[in-house]
Amino acid sequence: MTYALVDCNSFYASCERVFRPDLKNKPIIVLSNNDGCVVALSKEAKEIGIKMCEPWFKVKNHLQKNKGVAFSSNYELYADISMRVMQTLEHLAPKTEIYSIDEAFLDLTGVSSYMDLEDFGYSCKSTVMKWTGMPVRVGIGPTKTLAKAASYGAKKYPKTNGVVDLSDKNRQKKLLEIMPVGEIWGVGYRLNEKLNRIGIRTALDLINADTRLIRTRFGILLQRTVMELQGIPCIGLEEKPNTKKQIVVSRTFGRKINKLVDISEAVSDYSVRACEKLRKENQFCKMVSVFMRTNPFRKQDQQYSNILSYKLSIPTNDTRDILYVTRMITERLFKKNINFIKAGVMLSDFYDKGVSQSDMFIRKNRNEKDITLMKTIDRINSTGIGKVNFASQGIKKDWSMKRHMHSPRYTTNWEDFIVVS
DNA sequence: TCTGGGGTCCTAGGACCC
DNA sequence: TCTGGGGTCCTAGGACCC
Repeated sequence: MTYALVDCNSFYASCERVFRPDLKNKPIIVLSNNDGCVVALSKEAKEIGIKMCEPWFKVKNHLQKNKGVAFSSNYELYADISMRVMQTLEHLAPKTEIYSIDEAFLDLTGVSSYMDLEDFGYSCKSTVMKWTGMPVRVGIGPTKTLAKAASYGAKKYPKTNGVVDLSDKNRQKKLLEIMPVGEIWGVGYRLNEKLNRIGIRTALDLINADTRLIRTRFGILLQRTVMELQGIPCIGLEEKPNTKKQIVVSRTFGRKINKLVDISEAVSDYSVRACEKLRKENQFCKMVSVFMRTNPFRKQDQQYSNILSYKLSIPTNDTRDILYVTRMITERLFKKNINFIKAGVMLSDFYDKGVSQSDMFIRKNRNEKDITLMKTIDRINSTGIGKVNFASQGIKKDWSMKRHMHSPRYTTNWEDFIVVS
């Protein structure tokens, strides 16, 4: 097998740069919802010492002093550019797996018989740049985990020019020898600490460790990772995205709130979004959960965090059914004199098709007309001609998040298109 | 004063059954 | 009253990913 991992460089920051050539070579950061903390940084921003996940208020001055620019996250723009990048990759390789918003695996098995793999990497890189304006790097290897490792090498060592091919055993060894074990795909913060404690510091140390010890002490997942690093493929390409098993919509509020009306509005708003996602998946759900919590950073506040679920007796994806349940749960979860900062709605236990049968909390049976109604609402809301809302979502929404530095939706909104004159 | 959001999988333990 | 093995299902918690 041969896999390639194509990874966009500082994806969100690069998206902001696609339509702003004036920002070339400037430090750019992108902030999380509510302009809370840094979720993406350009190379230049890293160079002036800004770190991932740092709160905005701590880096603001430093960034401005260095003539950097900050953006609120603009998910519409990122999703659209991601789609363009993925479509380009689908042109270049017969089989691709969209792994995340900024990464894709390509199946390159057989390619090496007529083309040098490194050359493939470079041509892939330049085509994506030409067609979409997005800088990418390419890692190639006999397993997905090794392709990931190759991509790490391409990022870490500029002289590779953004392309690393790890088909060769000796090259694998050379990289894994100097690659910290925590950088391996599948080894996170906790595992890294545990492995370090027993003397495993590099990827090569991990490969050479006792297999039985890995299996018994760390489980089957790490064992699989070890085999992948040894060049034995254990994880295949998944071309079709598998159907979701749960849908979560949650947000931190723009300010702390303590009134039931406000939190109920927010939860209703999230419920509506969750149902849209559910219908897009063509699924029906039985399990509905709501959670809410206080701000753990406010030590002076009384803390509270709770989740409550309700199981419907029949699957539904009708927004009105879900709203009925989430509103009921919200009332039960809510507590007076508590400052809430975040709430969320979770849908799970999915079924392909709903059946028409009554539930204790749903007074009306759903039929074809109801399905058409939901479809119509979804269509109206997706065309941009206007929005149909449910009353419980509220109108003012002054609890909603802050996004003060939002860039235009260059590619998805008529009013934000760039005009060339 | 300010600290993200959305997912998946595995494992251990409890309840329950024969 | 105490004792045994084997199995399933569910849930909570922990780990990982981006």
